[in-house]
Amino acid sequence: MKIRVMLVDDHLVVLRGLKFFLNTQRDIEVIGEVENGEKALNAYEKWKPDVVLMDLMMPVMDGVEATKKLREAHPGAKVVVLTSYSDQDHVIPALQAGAVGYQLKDVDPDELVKTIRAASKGEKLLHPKATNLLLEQMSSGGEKKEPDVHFKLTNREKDVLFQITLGKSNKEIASDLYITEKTVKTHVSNLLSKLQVHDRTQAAIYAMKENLFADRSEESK
Amino acid sequence: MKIRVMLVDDHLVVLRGLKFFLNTQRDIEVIGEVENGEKALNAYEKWKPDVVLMDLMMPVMDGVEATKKLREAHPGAKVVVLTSYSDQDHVIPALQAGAVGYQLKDVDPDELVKTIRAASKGEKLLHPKATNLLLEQMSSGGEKKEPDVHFKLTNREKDVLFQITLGKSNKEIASDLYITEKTVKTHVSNLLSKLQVHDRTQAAIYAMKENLFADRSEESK
DNA sequence: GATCATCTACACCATTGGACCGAAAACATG
DNA sequence: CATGTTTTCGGTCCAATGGTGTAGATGATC
Repeated sequence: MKIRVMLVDDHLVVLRGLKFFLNTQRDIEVIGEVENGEKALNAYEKWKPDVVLMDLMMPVMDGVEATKKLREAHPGAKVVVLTSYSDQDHVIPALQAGAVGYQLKDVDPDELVKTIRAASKGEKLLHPKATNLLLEQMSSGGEKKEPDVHFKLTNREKDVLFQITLGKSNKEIASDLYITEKTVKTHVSNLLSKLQVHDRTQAAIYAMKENLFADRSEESK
Repeated sequence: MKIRVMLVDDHLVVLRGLKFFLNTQRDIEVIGEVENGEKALNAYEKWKPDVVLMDLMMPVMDGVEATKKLREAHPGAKVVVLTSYSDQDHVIPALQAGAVGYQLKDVDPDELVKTIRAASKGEKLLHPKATNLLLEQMSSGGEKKEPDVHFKLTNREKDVLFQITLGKSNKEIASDLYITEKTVKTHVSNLLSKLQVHDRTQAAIYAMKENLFADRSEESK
């Protein structure tokens, strides 16, 4: 009985390539491919794969979100994350979301196959870099950098902060978001105190350095 | 006679997958794979492929650099860029470096195959997004972004701008530079009009995006 | 010496930004 | 339904910001 694998990646080229490669393995069978997290949820219902190979950066619904929802609906689902990022902002959330494997795209393909096999048996296999991160996290007592800070921002506050990083004035933001300037000022005041900075310029600098909004950079124009 | 293709990508998984996929095409043959730009140069000498499929983001030597050097040594080399980025900071440099094709990883695999076939005949095929960027570039008169602008800033104005990128207020800047706040305001006014922006936040954003002060970033503390 | 750019400084004034206060409405969650 | 959060809007008050104009001191350049 082969291991039935479902692929989730917005890079169709990668998707196609992975499919051909994995199908050359005698104990693995790719039974489905989708290009974003949202489709993955429905597809899982339909195909009930043994293992889901999931990219992280995707439009519509990213891999962390998809993994979380998938595991909520199907606690037994085995998700292996396959991505290019090995920083703590990706590794930790993914594993907390319930991923049972984490591999980087620059890993030896055979290693990826091993991870899939391990996952199908319920074992966990991580890329060395991911493991390192976990250990660092443990040793530092799990206090992260500055705990969350920006994750405490509400959605609207994030919207406003994003506008600030575009150099907009409160008035412009108000007109862009279809709210009054008063409201914008409220949001600005609140987000400034949450970020612990003193003015919008510092907020913009912070947002850019932490590159929040890496995702929104497209929709800006 | 098959089209002989060489792959350059630091993601071994993608590399392996692409190889299997492309080899299923009856007129394409993958004759070599390397994982960074530097190795690509030597590999090209050895294999003399018809087409090089090149990733952009790689360690050691990135795709733009590799393409440039490859085309210098072998003007007839046909490089197709395959990447995830479609912004002008990647597209333009890659094409200027001499790439004859530009595709995104989320493109339909068949489209990628077409691009390779076109490249082998000396034809150029770009992803729609890349084409759009080119056209925008043309219509804006080809004057690139805004030439220099910031180089017209006096030394003192640069000092002040740098302080702004640190999030300082006029008062703080004044005390740091041992001048009065009035003077700082003068400098700020002048540099804002030279940069053609309306407030200090936009100035800070501009400076960070253009990363002026890459040199000073150390002395900041 | 005359000229020009730069750096410094000030005055006046309108606009913007932000803190602090309250509060209604929508919404999720228990 | 009670509770808490989020989003919205209002007002007051004051500091910060920025435009415009003027002007003295310095130093480089012709």
